[in-house]
Amino acid sequence: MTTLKDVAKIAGVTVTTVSRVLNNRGYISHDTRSKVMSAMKTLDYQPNEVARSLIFQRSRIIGLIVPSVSHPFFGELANAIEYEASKRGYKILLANSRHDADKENSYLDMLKRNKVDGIILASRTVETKPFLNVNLPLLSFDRELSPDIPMVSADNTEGGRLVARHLIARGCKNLLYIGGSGSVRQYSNNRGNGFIEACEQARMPCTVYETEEVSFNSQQYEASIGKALDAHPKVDGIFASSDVIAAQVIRMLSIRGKRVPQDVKIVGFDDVQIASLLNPALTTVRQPVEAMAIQMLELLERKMKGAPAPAKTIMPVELIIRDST
Amino acid sequence: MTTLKDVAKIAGVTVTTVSRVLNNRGYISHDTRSKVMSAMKTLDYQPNEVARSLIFQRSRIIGLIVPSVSHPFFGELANAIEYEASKRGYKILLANSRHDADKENSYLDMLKRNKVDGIILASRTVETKPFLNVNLPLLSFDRELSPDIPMVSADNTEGGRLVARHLIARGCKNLLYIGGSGSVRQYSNNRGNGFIEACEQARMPCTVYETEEVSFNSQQYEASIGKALDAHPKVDGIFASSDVIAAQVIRMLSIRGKRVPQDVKIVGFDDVQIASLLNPALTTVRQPVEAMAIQMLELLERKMKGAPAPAKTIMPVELIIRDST
DNA sequence: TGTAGCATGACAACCCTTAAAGATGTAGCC
DNA sequence: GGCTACATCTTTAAGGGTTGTCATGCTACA
Repeated sequence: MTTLKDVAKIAGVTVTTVSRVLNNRGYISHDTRSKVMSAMKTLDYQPNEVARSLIFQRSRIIGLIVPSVSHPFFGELANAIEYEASKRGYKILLANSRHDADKENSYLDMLKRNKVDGIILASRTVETKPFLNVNLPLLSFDRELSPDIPMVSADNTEGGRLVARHLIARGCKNLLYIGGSGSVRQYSNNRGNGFIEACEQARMPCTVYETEEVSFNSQQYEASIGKALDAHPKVDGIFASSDVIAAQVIRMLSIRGKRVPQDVKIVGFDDVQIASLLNPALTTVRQPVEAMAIQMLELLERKMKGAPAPAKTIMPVELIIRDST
Repeated sequence: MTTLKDVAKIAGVTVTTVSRVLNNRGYISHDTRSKVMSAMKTLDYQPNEVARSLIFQRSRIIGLIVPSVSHPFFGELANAIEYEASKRGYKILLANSRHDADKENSYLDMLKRNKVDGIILASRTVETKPFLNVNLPLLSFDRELSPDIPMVSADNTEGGRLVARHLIARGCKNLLYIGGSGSVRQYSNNRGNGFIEACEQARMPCTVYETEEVSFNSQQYEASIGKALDAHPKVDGIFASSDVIAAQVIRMLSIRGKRVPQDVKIVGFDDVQIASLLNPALTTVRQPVEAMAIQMLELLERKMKGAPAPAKTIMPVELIIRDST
């Protein structure tokens, strides 16, 4: 490994001088600068970021905890966050919590030990307690953890309302909401709340079916959806709380001989890539992934500077109408 | 931030002793050990991994370069790699190259500067040259870069053969292969080669349609697929080189009034989550993502130890038959 | 009494880089 | 000639932790 010392030896100066050339500090003669530059080039010198992290007490690394990047939504979110982070000069240390509170906690410790500059928590299992002694800039996605941890989320409530109004406008009379994980307290539950609220406002009957969506792609889950459909055969409009669930609903409907959108209309949530690939293409609520990523990094950076950040940032959603309604 | 010094002060010993307790070195009395332990607990001390990385010249961080974790296959692959890495005590620094050679090169530099212990390159743009002076343990997925860079890949050739035989066995007479990115030299091109080879062996006519799949989810790409379908209206069996492409093909067929699998049978590749969610559920070739992740980490770890590793590891694939054929 | 083994401390060097303070040299000015 | 001012580079300490050497004190055993 080439170090400053090697460069200094080749250039015939001390390491300090080389460091000053690198960081443009103090007086450096034109002659010395070019000598150092050429020495760095011949040795293909790369500064050791580990040593710099130790000195500056900051690593320019952000820890990202998600349930799993294999889930389409979190894959897209992680991608957007990494993209925005790299624009701002940060790197991403990735942690997939896999819905496991223990794993999540040990990841938090790991990130602490590795002196990340901040953490984005887009996971859903940890209780609030452990955060009380994580004295690191922290930002959460979709969950209110504590007043001093800024939360960024899409406007799930409004999304739910948009869906209800849209299905009603399309002539649906028997609505069903299929939710993903009712027990966990998180902001995305509001998509169901908004839906129900708008239904009530329109005096439209609406059934709620909440499931325990522990693993995202299980046979069990499809069976559970099937049960919900069989229990409510007259349903003609369905709001699934994610596009993945919507895909499963479409399949289950198809197996039961129901046509989408003629017999049953269906709306998803997230607008991940598969939404437009489904057959029929899925009407869904788009979460502004890129904008949320920008906002998250902006707020986390503020926190890292010690500046105040709003406790709650709700980003606008958009109804994307395709062929399933 | 609490350091060893603070712990030593509380425990009434020197930093040397604390370090010894931490690393189980030399003689430590039961008494001292428990004193140090409790001091660490009260201060919630976490060793500074940055400082340790500097000393040991290893960070236990692995750099992972993928085109994008938002692509279903690479999301699942990244998830499996991170899972296997964390089991072995490694962390993952994530880089999405976005099919951009410049970005990929700058990520490589970044990973070098940050002293990662090794790099897994699952991206597809860089030429071989830059690797010649990356003297870091390197492992590539799906691409042969140089003899001393181990490659891990699924058996794409065999996958292609399996698909051809399956479609023929299902009675297809007019086969079409829709490929993703013919121009880039990578191992996954073999899925097309295997397909064509098996078709020729069975004396079955087979059309090849290679496209430039630059961005994965574009309207353009769908239009391009549509053109291919219109140019070959008699096609009754299609092999799409990925599940995402297959999803688009299914949609394009549906728009043209063709039924799957009655009129046209279709097979994908990868077996990502969406394959089973599509309507109809997609017959596809499963890449053994978990097994490949394990293999990649195993080989990378060997490389990191300086041990030899096979240049080429081809993992078995499996045809998953669902409703699209 | 000598020596071996155990338990700890003190000190320094090291990993690589940075930065404040110090040393040296040169030019300009009164 | 003596002084300031500035340019240029070096010395030294620091960041947090590990490790080797040496010194010290204690107990146990032959």
